[in-house]
Amino acid sequence: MTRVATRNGPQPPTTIGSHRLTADERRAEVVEAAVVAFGRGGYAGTSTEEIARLAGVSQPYLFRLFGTKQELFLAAVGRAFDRIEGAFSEAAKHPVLVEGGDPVLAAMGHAYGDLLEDRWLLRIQLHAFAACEDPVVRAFVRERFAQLVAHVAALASVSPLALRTFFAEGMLINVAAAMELTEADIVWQRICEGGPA
Amino acid sequence: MTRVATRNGPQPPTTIGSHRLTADERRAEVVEAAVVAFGRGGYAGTSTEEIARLAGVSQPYLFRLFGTKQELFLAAVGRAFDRIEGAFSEAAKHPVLVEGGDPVLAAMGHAYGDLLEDRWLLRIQLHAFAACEDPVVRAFVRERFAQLVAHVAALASVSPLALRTFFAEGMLINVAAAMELTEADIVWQRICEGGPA
DNA sequence: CATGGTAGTTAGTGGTCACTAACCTAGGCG
DNA sequence: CGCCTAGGTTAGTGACCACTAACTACCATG
Repeated sequence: MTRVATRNGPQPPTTIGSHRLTADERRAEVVEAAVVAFGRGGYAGTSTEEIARLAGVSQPYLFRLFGTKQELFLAAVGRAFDRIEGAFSEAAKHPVLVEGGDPVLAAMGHAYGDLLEDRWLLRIQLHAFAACEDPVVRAFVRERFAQLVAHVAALASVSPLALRTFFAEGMLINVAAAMELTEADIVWQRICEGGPA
Repeated sequence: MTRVATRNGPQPPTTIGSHRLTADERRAEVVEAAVVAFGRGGYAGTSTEEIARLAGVSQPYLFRLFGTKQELFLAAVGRAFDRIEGAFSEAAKHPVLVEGGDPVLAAMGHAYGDLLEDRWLLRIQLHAFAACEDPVVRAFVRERFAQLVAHVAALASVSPLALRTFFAEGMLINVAAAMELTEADIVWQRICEGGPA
């Protein structure tokens, strides 16, 4: 296909409805879209094209903003961890009394359940763990996970065992959400007892 | 590239070292390879070419044996669940006494830890959960997971809460293994207490 | 020895994907 | 105004990938 004079044809006016943003603002928007897209399909199962469409940006621009797909993935995963930490911080301000348990931890447990509202936030976490075969991803995820644990440990002063149980419950919630099990299913009523919640 | 007479060139003798197997035997071998490959890269992150190479078979033959990549994935995931159930059944025959816990459940907990020896067996589980966005995969995984829960519940007669805690621990072990955290890390000594690794 | 079914192969194909090259354009400022 | 920086675009590329078509090789049986 031989071109005549100009290499690229005439171009329509850029950005019809949305104005120009600073690179940082745009990056933030793209990361938000990436959380959703990666949360759905995981790292390998999501195309940069898909993310770009969701963010309302051209696909090559992603590479200008993030360099590689992997960088974008890490940014999205990091964003998810940020939001979880934020939710925990908020929850720690409003402890809930519960028999035989730490009030702050209980509040954070509730907060984690609320995060399920955003289907993709917790799911990208699962995909982050799954993508840990890659050493770069693994290093990043380990770092952020340790940070999250430290954050919870700092807010709620509980025993290591309680801390571990807390995170174990969290992981169960993650996979249950991925399987789209209801809370009723998780208590195993349906499966092993058939009784009410 | 124009060919002269025959469409395909002369072919070397098939199967130099390994003899012909029945389709079922070959399927079993391929599934074993698929567990490893999918355990590493997940569904989208693993090519059928990779699995075929690992299994020592040509790539198109996979499609003769399994029809689609998805069928092969489900077979691999199913195989992993089978092995876990098998390990639990075996463990239930040798309960271990433990203070404040069910002996059978404790034995199964140990058995699960032993399954970590095979790096990919537990990891493909994580990838199976992650791939649950696909309805077909989700239905399959839900089915097999429910079956596993029922299996454990049948072997160890414990409360629903204990059952739930058991599986929560299992999920934590899964993601910890993915992150390549050591058992010492999991107990959070290093992270929240400053103890040695 | 023919013949037919089953195990297995090579060659190819249409489509997708991460990433690059090259270009355009709005706005701040001297 | 002229120009430069920074935000954004279209067009393209080489590699890969799931899956198909068509063929070959072995073996049991009559």
